[in-house]
Amino acid sequence: MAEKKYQEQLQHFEAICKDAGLKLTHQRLVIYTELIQSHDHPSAEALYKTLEKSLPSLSLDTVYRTLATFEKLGLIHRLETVSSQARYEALGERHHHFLCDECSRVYDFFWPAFDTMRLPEEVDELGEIDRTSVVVHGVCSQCRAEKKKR
Amino acid sequence: MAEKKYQEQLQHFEAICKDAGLKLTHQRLVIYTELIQSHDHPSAEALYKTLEKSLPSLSLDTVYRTLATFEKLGLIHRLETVSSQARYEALGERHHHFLCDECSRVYDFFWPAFDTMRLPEEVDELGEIDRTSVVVHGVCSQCRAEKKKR
DNA sequence: GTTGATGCAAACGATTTGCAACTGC
DNA sequence: GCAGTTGCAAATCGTTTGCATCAAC
Repeated sequence: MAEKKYQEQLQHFEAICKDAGLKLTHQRLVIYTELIQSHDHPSAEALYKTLEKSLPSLSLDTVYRTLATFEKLGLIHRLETVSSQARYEALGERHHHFLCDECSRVYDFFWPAFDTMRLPEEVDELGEIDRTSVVVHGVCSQCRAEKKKR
Repeated sequence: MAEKKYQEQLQHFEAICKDAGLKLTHQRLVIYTELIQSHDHPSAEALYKTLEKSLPSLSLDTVYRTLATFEKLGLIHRLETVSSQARYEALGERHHHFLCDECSRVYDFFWPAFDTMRLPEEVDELGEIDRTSVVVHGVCSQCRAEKKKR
């Protein structure tokens, strides 16, 4: 059954590539396949190290470029990061973040109904919880307005 | 009233520094003050550029070092990032993340009750929403076990 | 055959580090 | 005065880019 899932995802992948006019290269296939099979949220480097074993000619740059391509296509997600710069905030009232994928701006919002919810029990087993927040990804109104102009 | 809030936060800051045996330097004070007054989640560089104007001798390294110190003290937060490396995952079932602050491992968990909730209306005004997830920060069981050993 | 994709090397930006001078306590 | 902190410069790490070669269509 897991087998079947892969097949579906791979077909979906091929369709997406074709639609986007992207060549179905061996590297892309290998990177995508590894990504749908691994559940440890690998970094570019981690992927490279794994794949290098079976495909020694692979280069790290290709991994980076391919991941960027996949992300643009919406095939994969980059975990909760905002750009490559770390951003900071002083502790204050409990709030959550809206991250604009276009301009990397961060907006705060409040959500008291969420704040009072209990996390599912399975989370307690993962470790000691320090803080919890909601992250919304999207395109902020400002960027949307600019896009429309064009 | 906002004035009063600052005073409190500053006193809290001084107390924390004293407790931790940290010197109350001008740089630290300036950086902390800026951070509690700015609401745009600045990066180290952004802070530096702002503060440099009034304190030209300030160096970017100090900003980095100070932010790291503050973070360790729990005075500030680094936004949802996991280490400085980007991490990826293929699209799959809707899930959320537990990030271990010690080892940077990422664990998935499910939370159907959250998935059906509606975001507060104010978020709609911020922009077009692409996806929403819950991020839990903490120390995973594995790291906790290792810590106890010592 | 054409066009886009790869590998390589070099560039780049963000962050960290070693070290000598300096400053709070 | 001493230990901790800073500024500077150099190093490091993750990621991006220019370019010639190569592979998919």
